[in-house]
Amino acid sequence: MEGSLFDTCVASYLLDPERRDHSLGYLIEGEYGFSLPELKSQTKAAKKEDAGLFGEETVPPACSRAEGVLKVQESLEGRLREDGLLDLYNRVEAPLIAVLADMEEAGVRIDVDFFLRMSENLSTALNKIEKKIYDLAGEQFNIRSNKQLAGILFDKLGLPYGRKTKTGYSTSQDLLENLSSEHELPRWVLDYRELFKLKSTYVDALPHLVSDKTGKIHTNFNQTVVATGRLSSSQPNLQNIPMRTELGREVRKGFIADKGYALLSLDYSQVELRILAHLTGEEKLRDAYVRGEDIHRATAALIFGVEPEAVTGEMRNAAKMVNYGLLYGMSAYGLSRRLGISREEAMEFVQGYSASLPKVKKWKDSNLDSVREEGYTTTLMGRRRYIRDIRATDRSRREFAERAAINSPIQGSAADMIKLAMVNIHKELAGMNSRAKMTIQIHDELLLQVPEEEIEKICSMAKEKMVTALELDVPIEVDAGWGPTWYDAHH
DNA sequence: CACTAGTGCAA
DNA sequence: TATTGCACTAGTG
Repeated sequence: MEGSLFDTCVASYLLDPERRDHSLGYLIEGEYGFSLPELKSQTKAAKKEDAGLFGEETVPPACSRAEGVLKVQESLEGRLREDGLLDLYNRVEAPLIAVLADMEEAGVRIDVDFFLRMSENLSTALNKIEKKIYDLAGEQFNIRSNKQLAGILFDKLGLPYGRKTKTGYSTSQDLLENLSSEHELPRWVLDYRELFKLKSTYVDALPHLVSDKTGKIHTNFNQTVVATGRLSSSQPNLQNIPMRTELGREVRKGFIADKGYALLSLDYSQVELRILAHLTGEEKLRDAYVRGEDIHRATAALIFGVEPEAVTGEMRNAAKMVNYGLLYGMSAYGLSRRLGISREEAMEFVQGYSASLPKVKKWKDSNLDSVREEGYTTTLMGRRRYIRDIRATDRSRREFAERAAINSPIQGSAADMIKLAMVNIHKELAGMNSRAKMTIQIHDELLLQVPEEEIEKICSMAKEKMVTALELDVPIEVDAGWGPTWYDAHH
């Protein structure tokens, strides 16, 4: 049932890029008269009832959808061919539909008791922090309300306020960090927020999403949402499970393998930077990767004009920011903010970078020219993203469009690569008659549940498929790890 | 209940 | 004034 719907959605997504952000909603709206919010609430309700995409009452017959697909097939195929998207559709997007369906159906097991224990621990800790905050504030208030919090911090305690938002003073993390040198309270609020976030979004929410039928969590992998070609995940979003802080990372201990199985994680190493090296044809970047060098160290050596051995931690960090900033089309001003340096210094870094890696700047310029000319960006497999605002007269709109135009071919090519790898791995697993299953994709990582005795075999097979999905001028590397939980699968 | 704003999690 | 998402809570009408 979902297959035919998704078939049409994928086609409409490839063919109608102006509407791709809403292609599912557009389709449903057009064909069945649902508004977007209605669609959202219906899919949510249906998910809760475990009754399919829509509630029973509102399900349009599967055959009418199939008929609809058939009616538009010919004209859509013609347009795919015209735009050179047939290969992408036939080799990647169409076969991926079944792969995603299998992943959603396979689901992932969570340790409900683990989350219940963690929830209690968080409650205890939150209560203590709450008391401390009320004590410091001299009154009780809702710590989660930015309005009330701003009242305490800026009106009552008289702390220096930063930027204002549409509705009042900002209480953002960034700002509270700076304020923590002035007063004890901001630090406690930050701690409170971290714990509350973990508890409400992950620890308490996930156990409620376990299916009665399978005892597992079944996310939705949305194929027609992200403008660059990535997947998104919803209900729940399994692509934003905490990783950075130690406490947050604990959540991953709650994602477990079935008995007799292990979770195998495979992730592309710096795939977007490698794609940048490939797209730009910059030999210095390519050679660094060919030689297996530390790319940030190598970049630092070039920017600062020193030997790689002489690069300090600080220099490497600055180079890392420049490298990643590049992927997002960051300005010298943005870089200066991130590194806490002056704009002049940041400008020097950028100039140093352009001087030693001239082809990166050349690529950016020619890419922007082509977007202005054609109106869209292109990935390695020809996937398009239309960028209307590239000619906007409003400067901030235009600059936003320019950043998207720089980022899209890179992010989108990485999406092409992992999607193709997923299709190939899925095919191979079927051929091997393996019990291993792909369960989650997180943009540059694949999580598989694998029978313990097959781990090494599956690991090397999947790694090979990921590394060879697209042939680039730059070597592609994949890191792998496995264990009884998602936490353990990362080394 | 529908909706927006602010915030924060991931790659 | 760094890209792409999803979701939680508060607050408005």
